[in-house]
Amino acid sequence: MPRSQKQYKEIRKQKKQLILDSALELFAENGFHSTSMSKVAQKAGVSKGLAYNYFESKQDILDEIIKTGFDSIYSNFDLNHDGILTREEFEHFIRNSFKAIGKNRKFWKLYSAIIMQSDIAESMMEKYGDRSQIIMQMLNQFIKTMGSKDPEGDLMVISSLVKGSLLVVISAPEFFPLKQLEDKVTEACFRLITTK
Amino acid sequence: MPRSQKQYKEIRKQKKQLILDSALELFAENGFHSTSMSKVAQKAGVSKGLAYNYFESKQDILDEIIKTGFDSIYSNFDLNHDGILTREEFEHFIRNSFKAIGKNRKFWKLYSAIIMQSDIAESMMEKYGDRSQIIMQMLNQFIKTMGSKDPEGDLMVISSLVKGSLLVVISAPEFFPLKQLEDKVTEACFRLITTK
Amino acid sequence: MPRSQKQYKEIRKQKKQLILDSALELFAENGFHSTSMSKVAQKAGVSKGLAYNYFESKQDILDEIIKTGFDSIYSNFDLNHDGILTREEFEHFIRNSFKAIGKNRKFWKLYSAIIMQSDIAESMMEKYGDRSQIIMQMLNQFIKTMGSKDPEGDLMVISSLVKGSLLVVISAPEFFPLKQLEDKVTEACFRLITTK
Amino acid sequence: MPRSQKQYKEIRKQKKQLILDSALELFAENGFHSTSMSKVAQKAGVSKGLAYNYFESKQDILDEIIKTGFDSIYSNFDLNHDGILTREEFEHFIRNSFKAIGKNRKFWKLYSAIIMQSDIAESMMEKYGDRSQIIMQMLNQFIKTMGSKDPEGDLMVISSLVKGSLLVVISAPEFFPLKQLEDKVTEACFRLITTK
DNA sequence: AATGAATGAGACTTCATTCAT
DNA sequence: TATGAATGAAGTCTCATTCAT
Repeated sequence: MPRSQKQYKEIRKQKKQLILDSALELFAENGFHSTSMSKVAQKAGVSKGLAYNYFESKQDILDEIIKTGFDSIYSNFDLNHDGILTREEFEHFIRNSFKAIGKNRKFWKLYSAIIMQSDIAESMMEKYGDRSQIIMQMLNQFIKTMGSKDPEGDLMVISSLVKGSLLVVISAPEFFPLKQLEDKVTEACFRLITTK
Repeated sequence: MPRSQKQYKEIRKQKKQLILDSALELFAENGFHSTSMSKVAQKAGVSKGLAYNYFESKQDILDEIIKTGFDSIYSNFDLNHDGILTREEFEHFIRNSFKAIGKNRKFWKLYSAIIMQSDIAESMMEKYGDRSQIIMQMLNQFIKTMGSKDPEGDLMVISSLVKGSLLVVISAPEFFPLKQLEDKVTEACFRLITTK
Repeated sequence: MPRSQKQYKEIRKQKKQLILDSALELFAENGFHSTSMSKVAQKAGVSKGLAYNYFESKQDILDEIIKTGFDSIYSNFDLNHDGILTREEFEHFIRNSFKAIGKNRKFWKLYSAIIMQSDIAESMMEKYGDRSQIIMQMLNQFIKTMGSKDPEGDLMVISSLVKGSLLVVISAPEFFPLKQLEDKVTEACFRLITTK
Repeated sequence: MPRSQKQYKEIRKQKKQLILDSALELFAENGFHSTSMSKVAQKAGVSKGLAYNYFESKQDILDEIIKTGFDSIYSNFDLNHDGILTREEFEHFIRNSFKAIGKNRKFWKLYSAIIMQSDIAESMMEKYGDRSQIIMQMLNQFIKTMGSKDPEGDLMVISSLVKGSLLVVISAPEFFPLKQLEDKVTEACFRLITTK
């Protein structure tokens, strides 16, 4: 008597997640290229063969990790999905980005390593470039609303600040405490946008 | 007629630099792991064997590239080496960092990819961590001088902003024009430090 | 109400044939080595496990396919099984060989691919060699009866012609129409045997 | 002091041939798919890595073997390359085909196994199909010249006979002696073409 | 009888590194 | 100093086969 369809599905789901988690940990720790499938499988406690039963390739694992992360970044953006960013939504986005890192630093470490690697970055741009641009436009609109005299310039500064701060939080948490930086950056953003 | 000792040395130096340049280009273009020694040697127009005559290993080439870059970053810092940062030196440091990227974007692309990878970052911290900390202390001192009420916090914000802006300039120069961002960031730094 | 012994047997037989048919199709299409058991099972609409319930191994499936085909070749030979070949039986054999190909070209494609591979051919020789030799002797006898002055030589030519024609019909049916070649080859056989 | 350009070329040429020979032997003996690169390298007495220094892939080795063989087949065809086949050229072609087999039976065994395997055959058709068709046209023309009343039909029979006889010589040389069959087939061809 | 998750050996391939010349 | 043939370990991936359910 074979297992039921449902049982199989549940098994698959759990094992797949197990492999994803192991891969994330190792990729973040040692880098994508320096992590072999053997190690991933070993950490997950499964055979190499099984890993390939769940994923088409090593790259496929990475893609899935990245996709999940990417989706989660922007789920906190433009919360009511009306295409317009309010002051609250903007602040919420910044603060939530910091919180997201607090929750899953491993992932964000991997993520930032990945987007820096040119051999991998290109394919990501193709996939997620559009979404990214829409967000920049919304931010631009928002900054104008806030009364900026140089929206484009301010947008560049703000996004640099946010990216930079997330980066340092990720890579050197001992020197850049999460909560403190969150407050300072949020405040700085508003200070920079607002016309004197 | 054999060449003089000096000539030989000069030739060696040039060949070595040739290999370093080729490696940098390829590493930046395709990533460290995706670049084979064969390609490096080929691009440099030398044999694989000769490349190993100049460098102990592939990793050794990378180390040398990184070391050179690291040194150049801080050569623009605290120009008169008195351990105290003046307003002019601070601004000079920021502006020069942008200019450095303009001059050799290939290197900085590689550099930022490298420091994100934890396996490499650690060994770098060991080597360069001290210097890095001294600089942070100097910046801290400087910010205090400028009248900041929360020097530590402001330092975090400033360094986030600078790192972030350099990063976006490196990875997306088409969206973040170098000169414009340089001006905006310099100005923003002073605005953020200065008490309202 | 449980099914009867007989019904079970019937179901088993059908499932087995289903797997054989799927395997034949895939083996012929993509080659034995390039066809995985997964694909065979999938095409048959059964699980891999079940396929192994019916066959000991992948090789076992191939063996069974080949055996079936081999048996069918010679069922059209020496129809009344008296060990002597008449003119009619001879012609019938040739014509039927062509017709067999028309009926199941997939199989014959696979079959000819298989017998060309020496690793497989050997084990087949062991199994079927005897039968094959008997047939050659009967043909030899027949050719003598027809008045050939060089029975051995003529036998070689005839069997080369028949094998070759079947082969081209199998592998390039668009250039070698079945029916036309059947007529020409039958006629040629008799012309070659008959003394001028 | 490195070896001279010439010396390297010579080494490469010899080693490459060594690998080709080993591969041919094993492919012919055990089939392409059943022969691993490890075995090929081992038989050639080199490392696996070196084999890949000389050939891009296992398939590449096969391609090279096949190409060589294919070229040699038709070098005996239409000797003066005027596009027209004389009686002597025709006979020469048939006789030489037999002789070619005598000289390198291993290759021809592999060759006939290969062209039967559908997964490999297709790519060959693409490469060599054109040449093959030109030859058939020349043969057709030749048969007409010889006074055949059904050139197309006779062409089919002749080419079946030749292919078939080569095949049996290759696969069962103990039953089909080369020289004897060569004579018989040559004679039969002319007998079949010539109108009674 | 039936399922498909799981294994593990082994395939192809790459590449940093060595070394005879 | 300079070459590139040669190695071998390690990596990605496939698949026949087993087995708990």
